[in-house]
Amino acid sequence: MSVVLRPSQALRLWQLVSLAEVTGGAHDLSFRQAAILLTVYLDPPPHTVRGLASRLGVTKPVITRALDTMGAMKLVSRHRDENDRRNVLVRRTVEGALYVERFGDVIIARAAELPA
Amino acid sequence: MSVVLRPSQALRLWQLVSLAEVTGGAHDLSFRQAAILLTVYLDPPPHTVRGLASRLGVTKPVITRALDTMGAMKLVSRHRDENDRRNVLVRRTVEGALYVERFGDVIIARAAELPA
DNA sequence: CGTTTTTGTTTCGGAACCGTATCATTGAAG
DNA sequence: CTTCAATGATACGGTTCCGAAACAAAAACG
Repeated sequence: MSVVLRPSQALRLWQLVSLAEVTGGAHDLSFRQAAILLTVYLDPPPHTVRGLASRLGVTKPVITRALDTMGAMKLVSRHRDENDRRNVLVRRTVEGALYVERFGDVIIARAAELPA
Repeated sequence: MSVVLRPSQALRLWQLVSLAEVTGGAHDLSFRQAAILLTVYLDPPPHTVRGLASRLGVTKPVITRALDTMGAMKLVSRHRDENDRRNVLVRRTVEGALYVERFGDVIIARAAELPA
């Protein structure tokens, strides 16, 4: 039990971070896209389409399309698995790492400003 | 400075909450929609299209469309302002209040589980 | 009155995304 | 070699959303 939040703090934190992302002109990610992006960046590789679909409880086309979009945003990249060429491995990018890092900073900053 | 988070905790929290929303079959809101919804529920009324557009730094049609969608989801409702009939007042709904309350519980639960 | 300003909605072409179903490629099994 | 299974992408019809522009309704102003 390391991080303790009250209801008003939890919701206010989410509001302030969301507002910061919107007004900051960042990518307008959905919950699904955010879940995919952060899973790729926080969980140990390898990440496959099937694995991500299973982790999120959605169908494979959902992942394929999200990777299309976030690939165009340069947030992730796709590569064939040379050991089993049926697999596609989802990997991090420099731009994606910068985006995630900056996003973490936004969360921390807004959390620090929350009223007690 | 009431809530202190380290970078890995901040990002992990966002991942776990996003995953919980996706796997839980909840609405797949975008940052914009979340910012609108939480602003309506956390900031004092009245909320107008113009005010929300200004708060988020987006154009009015963006708000109109988001209200269309979230209205269909029963998360918010629209009413004419009888004092100034040019205004549309965005109000909370029972379903929306339940959704927001449950969402806050998800954040708190995931925050409590974060490794120190 | 008529004109101007304010507010919110609608329209336009184009892009993203949905769920379901199907397809292409690859690997495994007989 | 020939099925069969697994993986990911694609096709389909439909919805949502985009920014920019035009629009309708209501209020304010003269």
